[in-house]
Amino acid sequence: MTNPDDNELIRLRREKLDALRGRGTDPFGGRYPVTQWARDLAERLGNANDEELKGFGPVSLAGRVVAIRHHGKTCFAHLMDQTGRIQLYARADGLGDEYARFVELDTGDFVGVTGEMFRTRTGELTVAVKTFAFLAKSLRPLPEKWHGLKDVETRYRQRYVDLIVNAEAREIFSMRARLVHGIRAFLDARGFLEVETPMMQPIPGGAIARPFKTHHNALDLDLYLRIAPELYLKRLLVGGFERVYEINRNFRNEGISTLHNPEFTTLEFYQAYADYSDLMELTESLFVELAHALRGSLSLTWGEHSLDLKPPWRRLAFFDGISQALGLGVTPATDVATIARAAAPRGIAHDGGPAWKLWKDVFETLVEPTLVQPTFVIDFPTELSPLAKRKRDNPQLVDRFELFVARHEMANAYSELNDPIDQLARFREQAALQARGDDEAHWLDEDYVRALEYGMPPAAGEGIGIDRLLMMFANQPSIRETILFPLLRPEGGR
RNA sequence: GAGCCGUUAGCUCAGACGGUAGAGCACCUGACUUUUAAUCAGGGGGUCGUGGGUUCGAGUCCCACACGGCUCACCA
Repeated sequence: MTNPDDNELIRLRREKLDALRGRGTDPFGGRYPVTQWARDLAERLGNANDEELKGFGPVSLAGRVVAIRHHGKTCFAHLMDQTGRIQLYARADGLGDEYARFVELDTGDFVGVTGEMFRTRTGELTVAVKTFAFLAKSLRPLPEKWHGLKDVETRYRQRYVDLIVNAEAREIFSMRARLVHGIRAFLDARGFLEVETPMMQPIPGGAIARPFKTHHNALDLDLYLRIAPELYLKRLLVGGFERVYEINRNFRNEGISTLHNPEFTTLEFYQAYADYSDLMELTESLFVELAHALRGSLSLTWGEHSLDLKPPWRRLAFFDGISQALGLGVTPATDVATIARAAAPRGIAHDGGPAWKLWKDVFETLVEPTLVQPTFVIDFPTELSPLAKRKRDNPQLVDRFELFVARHEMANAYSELNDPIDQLARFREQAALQARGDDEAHWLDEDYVRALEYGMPPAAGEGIGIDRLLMMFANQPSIRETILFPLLRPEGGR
C-alpha cells in the first residue's frame, strides 16, 4: 500500500479538505434530516408528469456522490444511497455562492441535499439542488466508472470499495439477508425455537474436523471454537424443547478453497418425533420456498449447471450408488478385497484400512461427481455416522441423508441416535480410532452421553451451510463471494 | 501442503526479438446553463509486487520471497 501522501489524487483531495476547513465548513458534517430515499422517489414519481413533480414539494436526501458532470454554469451529479441512485442538478443561478463549492465535490464525497423534483430533457428524474451540506469528504479516488473494480484481491481485502462500486456484490449480500430471513420465517412458522449455543467448547463435538484452539485465562482452560453446534442442540431436546434451530458460525482449522472458509455459517435444526424422511420433505419445502422468494423460480442456473428444484428429488442409497459405479453388487457385508479389485482400475487405491474408508473413497470419487440435480444420498454406513440412529432392519446402516446439488454437499441430516448405551459404545470406537492416531474420529463427550441417559426424544436433525446455499441461489462460483470478509493472509506478508 | 498462472499509473488493461514505459477512464487547467461512458482544447501522474543475479543495458531472461487466482489434497 502506497503512502497516501505520495498519491497526487489523494493530495489534491486533502487540499480541498483543508480549504473547506479554512472557510469554516466542517468536511465531516453530522446529523442530516433525510426524508426520502432514492428508490422511494423513483417508485412514487417514476411516471409523474411535470405538474405532479412541481406539486410534490421539497425533498431531502443524503448519500455518496458517485458521478459528477460539470457543464459550465450547471453541474450534474449522481447520488447513491442504500436504495439506489438519483441524479442531482445544480445551477449557478440557483445556488449562488454555494455553487462554487458544489462543483468542487469529488466522487466519493458524502453530501446531503435539499431541493425540488423535476424531469430533465432526457426524461431522468432529478433533484434540483437548493441547499447542500458536506457530510464526509472522501480522500481516496473511487475505481473507474466504466470497468469498475475487478481485481478479486482488492475486492475481498477492501470489501467496502467493492460494495460501493459493484452492484452485484451489494445484491449478493442483500440476498444473503433475505435468505436467512426466509429460513427463519420458514422454521418459525413450523414451531421451531431459535437458540444460541456455545461457540467456545471444551470438547469440539458434532462433527469430525480439526478445531481452532484457544484459552480462557481466568479459568486456565483450553477451549475450542466449535466445529458444530449439534451436541448442544440435542441437549436442548433432552431439556424439552422439541423443535430448535441455530444459525451461526462454525470454525474449522482446515484448508481454504472456493468451497471452504475457516469460519462459515450453518443452519442446524432438530425436530423431535420426526425421522430423516420427514426432513427430506421439509428440506424440499424449504428450498422451494427460498427459491420462490429469492429467484421466483425453481429453475436455477449455477455455473455450468441448469438445476431443477421441483420436488420430489431423487433418492439414491449409498450402497446402490457404489454398486452402480463399480458394476458390482456392494453391501456392508461385501468382502473388502472384492470391492478393492473393482475399484482399482478406476483409480482408487485401497491401503488395507477399514472397509468404510474404501466405501467413502469410492463414493466421493465415482458417485458424487455425477450428482448434479438435487439428490438425497441415503442410508450411510454406521461407521461414517457416529451420531446417527441405526436402521431397524440393518444395524450396519443409519437413517441418514446428504443432499447434493451441482456436485456439492448442501445438507446433512439423520435420525438422531438417542440410545445412550449405543452412543457411548460408538464414542468409544471413535476414541479407539483416535488413540490409533486417526484424526478422522469423533471426540468422546461424556456429558452428552449423560444427557442422553436422562432420555432424548426420538428426533431428526439437519445441517445446511448457509454460505454454500447462497452460492447456489446467487449463482456464485466461490464461497468468498458469499462471505463479506473472507479470510486472507495479511497484506505485506507476516 | 503441491502444481500451474498472475502482480505495469487511483481503476481497467497494452507493452515481439532485452535498448530510457503506453492507452482509456479518473485527476488538473480552460470553454460550455438539461448532461448522463457529456463534449472540446491543453496538462500532470509510474521504485513495472519485493530482493538478488545475468548483461554494456532488465517491465522483459534466471533465482528466491510475498500476495492473489485456479486445480489437486483435507473438509462442509
